[in-house]
This record gives sequence, structure tokens and C-alpha cells, in this order.
Amino acid sequence: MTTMAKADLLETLRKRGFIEQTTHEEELARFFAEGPATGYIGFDPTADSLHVGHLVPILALAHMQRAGHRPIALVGGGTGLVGDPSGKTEMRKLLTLEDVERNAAGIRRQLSRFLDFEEDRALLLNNAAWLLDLRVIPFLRDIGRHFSVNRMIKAEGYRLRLETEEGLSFIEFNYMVLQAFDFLELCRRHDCRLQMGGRDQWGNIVAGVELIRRVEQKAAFGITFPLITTSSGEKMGKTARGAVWLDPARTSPYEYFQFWVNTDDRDVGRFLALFTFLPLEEIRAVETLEADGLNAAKTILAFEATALAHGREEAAAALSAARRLFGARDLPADLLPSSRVPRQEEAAQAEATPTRAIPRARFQSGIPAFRLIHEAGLAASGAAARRLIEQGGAYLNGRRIEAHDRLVTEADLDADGGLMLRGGKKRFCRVQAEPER
RNA sequence: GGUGGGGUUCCCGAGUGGCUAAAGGGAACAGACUGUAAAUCUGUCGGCGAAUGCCUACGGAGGUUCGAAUCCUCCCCCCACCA
Repeated sequence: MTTMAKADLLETLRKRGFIEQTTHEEELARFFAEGPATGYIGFDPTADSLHVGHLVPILALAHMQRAGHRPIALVGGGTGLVGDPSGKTEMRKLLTLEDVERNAAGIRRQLSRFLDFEEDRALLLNNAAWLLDLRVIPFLRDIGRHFSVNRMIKAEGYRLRLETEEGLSFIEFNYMVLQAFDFLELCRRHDCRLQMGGRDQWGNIVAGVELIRRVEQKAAFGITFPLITTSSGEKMGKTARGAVWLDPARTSPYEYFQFWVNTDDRDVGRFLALFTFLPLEEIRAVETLEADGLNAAKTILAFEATALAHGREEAAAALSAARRLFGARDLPADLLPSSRVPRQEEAAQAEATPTRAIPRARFQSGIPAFRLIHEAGLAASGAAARRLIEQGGAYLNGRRIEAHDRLVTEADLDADGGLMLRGGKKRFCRVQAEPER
């Protein structure tokens, strides 16, 4: 990458919607121009998978790397044992060391899809390395003395908690100090001078910037990202069944693809800028589209986002499955031309529709439709499946199921020994009869 | 440790002996309308192979009663003030 690209990073991030606030605007721009710069973002190991809500930070690191800088992803193996109170109204349950280690491993795997860790072009570190063995007294004397409690209790992250009944425990109160110390440690070890994070991290980031200036007399910078909400006001990335995960075992590539296709009209352009690498000039054209064109843009958004998280093949398979279930539509060649999405339906692709296997013998006696719907995962219980059918929302091979106790038999199986169930408008499940062994 | 307030179904929150599987709102799901969008309207919304049927449920364990989320006893947890 050229020096040009390095210098442009701040502008790129800004134009694509990544930036909420920065410290030292002009110095920061110079810092990038003089790069390569090293910057980091912390990830809490609260689960063994990251989810859609983490994409903004992940892609920010990826943009850094693409511009020729060096990103660090810091897994909070140490701070995860403490728990960040920022933006939380109640105290988090504390994680065990084993939890944290297992979760850190999952996160590492997922990040490597977005970042190139070869030859230290990006670093993946765990703050457990320097936090776990800290000694209290030296820490208080060397680091603690730089923090003013008067100022800390005014920080937004703490104020919320100080005002509620829940209160703030001492362990959480230390979080800011530890995170600031992380930044200092990264500065010392890797000359890292930039920390990015969500808007609720502003206080923690600034604390680190100031600590570095005080202790090392070096310039350090912070950037926060806006909280991404959907136009309907929801926090982005949540659906009925909870978070949309990056782990394919938790959220299948097909579901992941569907999540993006179902983007609100008003969000398509913004999300393309944030969650894909397609050029902004092309994305701008999307703003004026409506109906069909907009749906095509959502398809490309879904393809690109899925390809980033799960790879091109999985994305193509999900697209192919979606085309089969919802009807094929070719994508216009002049829409987002940089995308390598398959614009027309190609010959048979790998099956990406969720599939459920049922022993063939059960079809011989016949399976009540509501039971099958339940087993296929299209309803949470038998009663729910019954309701679904009563309300006319259940389909077998494209035809509405009229009675909840209708028997599904071998006569309903197609040439491949399977059948297609549908719940509501967009949930599908293929049921495959398993031959006897 | 003391005093007071509280723990209700996914969430918020009513309910203080039967009419309560439990008001109302939110979320969610389905149908209509559509563009796999939004908005709107209608319906559903503990489980059970049909039920005016059975089971489970109002922090936990017992008890009173024909009958308890509602009354009593003990215990656990949360919050506030005091120490």
C-alpha cells in the first residue's frame, strides 16, 4: 500500500461512517500519514463467538490493515475476569478463567477471516499476559497514582451506574484503570498509539491516552465508533432468536445471509459502506433506488457480508438457496459492479437450506404435520406448531397445510426422498427421509 | 447487624382467597397488504398426539383452607436508609 492510502485512512473511515469521535483530530491525521501506524481494539471474551455487533470494530481493523497500517486485536482475557461496567445497568456475571480461555480461542479463529495475521501484519494478543500476574502495590504506585477518582466518577461509563440502585462494585470500578494500562502496555511493547472502540469506550480510551502521555510522554490517540442502530431504532444485530453470530454453528451462513437480505430499506446504503469493502462511489448510486433495485442491492449486501464472514463459497450457496426458495432474479450488471456476486443463477450449487433428517420408517406410518413442523425447528413446541397450522402459516411442498393432524407420508416425498416445509413467509426447512440401515 | 420496600409468565408491569394460564404494554409469531423492506389492520402468544381434559407456573420449602400468586411459618436473593 502507498503512503497515500495510509494518509487516507481517517478520511476513509469517516466517509464510510465508522467515526463518532476522535481525539486530536489533526495530529491523528498526521499520525496516519507518517505511518505505518499501530492501533488496537479490545474484544471481550464474554462468549465463544463474535456477533454482528462486533463487525464495525473488526472491519475498522481490516481497513487499517488494507491501508498499510498494523492492527492489533486484543482479547480481554484478563479484563474479561473483571467486567466492564460501561453502558451496563447491572453488573455482569464474572467469567471463570476457563470460560475466558475457551472464548478467546473462538474469537481468534473468527478474526483470522477478516485480518491477515501472517508475518505480524496484524497481531492478536491477550491482555491476560500482563494483567494476571500484576502485583497490587507496585501497580497502585506506578499506575494508580495517575488516576483521579474525582474524575473517574464523573466518567459517563460510571455515572450511569452510580445513579442507579444497582451501584458499582469495586472490581468494576477498576476496569478503566486496567484498560488504560493495556493501552500503555501495548504502547511500550508494540509502539501502539491508537485505540478504537465503541462509543461507550470513550472514557476508557481517553484514560489510556492520558496515561501514556503522562507516563511515557508520548502522543496517543483514540477513535470511537457510533452505535449502529437500524432505522427502526433497534440496536443492530439482534433478531428474534438473539444475536446474529459469526460462528456458523450458531448462525448458519444461510441465516446470516437472510439477516442481511432483510435489511431495512433505509439502511442499505449505510450498511454497504460499513459492512462491505465495495467502493463508496458505487454505493452512492444505491441511495436513489427503490423496490426491485433496492432488493438487488440488499442481495449484494448479503452476499458480500456473508462472503466476508464465511467465505465466497458459502455466500454463493446461500444466495443460490435463497434464489430457489424466493424466486430467481438476475442482478443488474451496473449495480455495485465491483462485487463479484454471481449475477445470474448458475447450475446447481451446494445445498444451503437448513435440512433435517427423519428415519424413513416414520413416513410409512405417517407423521402428524404439526409434529413434523415442530421437529423441523419451525415451531418451538407442538402447540406452537398447531397454532401455526391453524393460522395458515405452514406449508408442505409449497401447499398450505390445512389440518394440524394431517399425516405426512411417503406419498409426500419427492424423487430424492425429501420434502420442503415452510413456516411463515421466509423460514424453510428441508426434511430428508433417511434410508434404513 | 437493625428498619423499611421488593422478588409475577421472554421483558416491563397489574393482581392481595375462588370469576386467574394470571389485566395492560413491549417483544415475538401468523394472516391480510407487499418488494424476503417499513408502516398499518386482524389474530395468536406455558406445555401435552383432540378435549368444557391433564400437567407445569407467580423466589424456595412447608402449612391453613373445599379452594392460595393472593393468608401463616421458616429460608434464600435484591434494594434503600441506619450501623
